[in-house]
Amino acid sequence: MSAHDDGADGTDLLASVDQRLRAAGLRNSRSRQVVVDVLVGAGRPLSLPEILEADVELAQSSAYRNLGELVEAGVARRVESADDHARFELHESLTGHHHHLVCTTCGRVEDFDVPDDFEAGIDVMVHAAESQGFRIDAHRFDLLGRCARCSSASGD
Amino acid sequence: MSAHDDGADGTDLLASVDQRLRAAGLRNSRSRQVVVDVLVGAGRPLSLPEILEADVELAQSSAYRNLGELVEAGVARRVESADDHARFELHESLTGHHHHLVCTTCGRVEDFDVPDDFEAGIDVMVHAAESQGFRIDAHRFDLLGRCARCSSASGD
DNA sequence: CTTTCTGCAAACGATTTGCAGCAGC
DNA sequence: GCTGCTGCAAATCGTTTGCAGAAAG
Repeated sequence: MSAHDDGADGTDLLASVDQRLRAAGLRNSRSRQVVVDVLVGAGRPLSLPEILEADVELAQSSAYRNLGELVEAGVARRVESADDHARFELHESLTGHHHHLVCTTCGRVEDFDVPDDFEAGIDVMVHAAESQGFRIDAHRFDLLGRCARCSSASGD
Repeated sequence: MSAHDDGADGTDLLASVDQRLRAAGLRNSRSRQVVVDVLVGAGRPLSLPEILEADVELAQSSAYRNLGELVEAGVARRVESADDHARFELHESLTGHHHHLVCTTCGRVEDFDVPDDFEAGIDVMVHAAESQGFRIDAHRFDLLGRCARCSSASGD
């Protein structure tokens, strides 16, 4: 049931990441390290531009390429926001299952935890869904609105 | 509670659509009519290619342009799927609040209803979210998996 | 008639990819 | 030294937009 059975301080998290990269046959290159570090330190899904800001040396194509490989290796996950930029975060198996708050104005995404009984309710619905012919293996639940900055910026 | 207080046979639905188009200052052009008709008859969110299939006369740019206007006029809504094609469906105020089953293989999206108490649970979480600085005004909940066709096509 | 639409083709912008040289191990 | 990785620039591809003529009211 636990999402990550290592310690919770991040040290083991990095070890897990390293292990998965190794398992996927990926080297410890500088670019890859930067991308991973940024994702680990972010605490929320980041867009490509945000990731690039973290390191001037990082080329856009390398960032995209690395993100693809990280997703492939089960280290990262792509998150849909509300603007035309995808966001990326560490895989749930590393950070724990959670959901997102999505700003429909600027696209910012923040993590959000929901009560266990809510998750339980989802499990129940999966059965109903499968009677519709779908084979369900994941879900996404997002609350959409205005983030703090965007709420104060314009009206209201 | 009710999503549409007209009859449920679709006649009033079309009337509502017409009214909103009128209110938005949009004319009854052939292209627009086609797009609306297709969405009404679909019963699930459609991609641009799917909409185009419905009428050979319909130009891609006109379809996109009309969809944008329909969304603007509160007649349609854009739905995020799992592939790189956006989907479009009638606005919830016309069809009723619902959620989606999303095929991660082909991108197909189908409507899915959830129990009222599940929706109630969502309302509760909105408060928690607002304490995180977000001002919430909508949510999206999707079950992700393989649609009937894609499940049978490849393994299991 | 006047204003909104339409189709076409060009423009956009996020993401992907080919390639030649550099860097892990 | 291999092999994978990087930056660059060109290519993709869904979606948007400019424009001149056609259609709605």
